Amino acid sequence: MSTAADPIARHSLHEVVTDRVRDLITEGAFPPGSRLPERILCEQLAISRTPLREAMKVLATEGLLEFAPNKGARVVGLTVDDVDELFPVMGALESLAGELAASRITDEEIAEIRVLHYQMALHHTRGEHAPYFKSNQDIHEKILSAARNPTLSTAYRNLAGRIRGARYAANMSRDRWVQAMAEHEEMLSALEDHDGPRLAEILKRHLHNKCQTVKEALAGAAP
Amino acid sequence: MSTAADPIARHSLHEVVTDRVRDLITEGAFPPGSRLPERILCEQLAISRTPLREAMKVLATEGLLEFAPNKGARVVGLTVDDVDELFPVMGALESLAGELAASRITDEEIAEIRVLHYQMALHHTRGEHAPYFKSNQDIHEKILSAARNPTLSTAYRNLAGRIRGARYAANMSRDRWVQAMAEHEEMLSALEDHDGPRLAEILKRHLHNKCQTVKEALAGAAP
DNA sequence: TGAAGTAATATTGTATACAATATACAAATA
DNA sequence: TATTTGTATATTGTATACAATATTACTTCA
Repeated sequence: MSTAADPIARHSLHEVVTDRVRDLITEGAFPPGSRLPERILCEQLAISRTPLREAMKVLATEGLLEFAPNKGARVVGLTVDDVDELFPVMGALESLAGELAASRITDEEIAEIRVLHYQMALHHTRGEHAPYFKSNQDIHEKILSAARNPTLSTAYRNLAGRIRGARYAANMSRDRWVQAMAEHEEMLSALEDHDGPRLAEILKRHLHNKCQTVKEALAGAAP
Repeated sequence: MSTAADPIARHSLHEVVTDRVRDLITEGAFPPGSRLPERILCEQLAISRTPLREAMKVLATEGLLEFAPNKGARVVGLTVDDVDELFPVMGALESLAGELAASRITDEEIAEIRVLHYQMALHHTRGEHAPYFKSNQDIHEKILSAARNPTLSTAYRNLAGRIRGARYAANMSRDRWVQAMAEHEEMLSALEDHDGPRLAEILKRHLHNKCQTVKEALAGAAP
């Protein structure tokens, strides 16, 4: 069988395919609105249609694809309305994550976040967008995992996945960027104080502001 | 093909199958921990394995099933820990729903909820469990739809689906039932006042209490 | 030239077929 | 009798085949 080809090997082919196709979409290989021809993907991934279709159904459930009867799957595009729907929900979830994380996080985890925070601050001062967003994402992931609630993590990631590139491609204004950094300073402080309610409030505000940024980016990109 | 057999006909066979299998599980035809043999289901639903498997993958994504390599799907059972994970997330979502609904709900919708509320109160005084839970569920659904956020609704329903029977099979204590009714009185009042924060707070509290009930029921059922 | 209709092709949705793994049963041994 | 091991059956995971719908290209006619 899968003779320890990969160390964990808990993934069936279908799951690998799901992740692979998801990546193709998030990386922009298939832009919003475009069709996903099964033949092409089968050849590209060197698999048959059956596991590919199972993967696509899963991605449709996650909201990344949409099936039209007899017309196959299309990548769903984000509208401003979609963003207005998504962010409040993400805000509620990340806010809960913050509340839980504040009481459950270890000193070690706080230290890790502190490292990421200073990395991010450095990228900020240097104006390096991509690395900044990477550190940013890592911090949010760490908070999520410190909440010790996999259900919450899954629900959040599903929604965050729909934002895709938009969230990070968004070219923040200088002011917005400074503001975001200030919010992150507050986060770190609230975490160090294990102040759940305060962290929850900050995160909700943080996401609300990020929502504005993404919407502006969307409006600018496709007016 | 589907020549207007059903008036809307927006569902592909696969989606119908998904709903059908989901119902089978929630109705208890396949209890938690039991396997879902493809042959049986194929015969029962009179379809081939391909659409069935697509449906099962979707249900696995929703968290109702779990696939083991080469061993097929099993219905996942709820543990007390799962409930402790699920309810805070549902609380955050329903609380957000309440906040949004309070500001967006129409007088007509409030009137509908009021009708359901009095129906529910009647069932309560008569001690009719099943109809009570039905009215209860309808009220929560109406609040959710008044929030005008399909993303939120979907996310919530996914989680609520995992609670399944447990939530309604739970035999509340007399005291708890009285308390739940009181909470619903508060909800209606907050809705009529369009008081979002208050409704949000009530719903969070309501779900927190319901969590306790479900956990006690789970502990009692399988100790 | 352009529009409309029709045939050819391609793509999708479902069913079946095949290979690999797991389960069940029976026989053999201690 | 209990345990183990070999084989037969059943079930799963993937690939292919077939039928139905959509898309494209071409022909025909105004």
